[in-house]
Amino acid sequence: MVERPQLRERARPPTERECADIPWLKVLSPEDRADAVDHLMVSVAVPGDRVCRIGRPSTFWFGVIDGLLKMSNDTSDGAQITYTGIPPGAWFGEGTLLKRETYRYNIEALRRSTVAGLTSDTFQRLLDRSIPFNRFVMNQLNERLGQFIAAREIDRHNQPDARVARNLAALFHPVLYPGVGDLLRITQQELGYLVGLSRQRVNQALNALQQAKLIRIDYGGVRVLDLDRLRRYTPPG
DNA sequence: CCATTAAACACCC
DNA sequence: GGGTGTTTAATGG
Repeated sequence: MVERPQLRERARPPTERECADIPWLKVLSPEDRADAVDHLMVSVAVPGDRVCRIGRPSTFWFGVIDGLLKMSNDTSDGAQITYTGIPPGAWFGEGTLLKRETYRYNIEALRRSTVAGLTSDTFQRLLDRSIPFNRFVMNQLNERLGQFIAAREIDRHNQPDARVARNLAALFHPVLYPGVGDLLRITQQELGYLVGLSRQRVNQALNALQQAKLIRIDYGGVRVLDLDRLRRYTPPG
């Protein structure tokens, strides 16, 4: 799955438990589901590992079983543009697979992560056979479009607290990231990386959001209390 | 000025 | 050991 063999663990079939957390498996017929599981592989990526790289042919549809990835792009001057974090439950890369193109962004592990991959052939086969699968993919694309439109709005307001709030809310998206639930495992360091702020400033923002009773700061993570208001947060004043 | 951040430190899980 | 809270000095709009 991960194209570069820097893995701690070789790719292996998914466990029952892991399959239970893959949302689109539930919509498939028993036959299609069996076919899919047969062509699912799971591996572990350590921090810095690239799950996919720009320019590589698309060979898998990827899903995050556990951990945290980030989607980024390299600019001409060597800097990185981070687009979004990818938390547990996310499935991505379907756009590239649909167009049968090469990947247009890098996906890198921020922490030790368990990543699943469905072979491109099987992905295409499911598209041909299964209407529920098509519906799932279509819904996924639609929800993600909403995410990116929201991301543009985030960049407009450069109020740090609001940016942290909106970015957090995006990561708690229940459809795109069903594995997150109401407790997102993310360090303040990682969040700073994704939002583009320092660790202290993220901590300051989190405390403001906690004071507003929108989240609760947990050790090594954030618990959402009111997702709707978190999404709409504006700083007092 | 004021906000932000890097660096350094002391806790604590 | 790593994540977190905090202080201090440097930086930049």
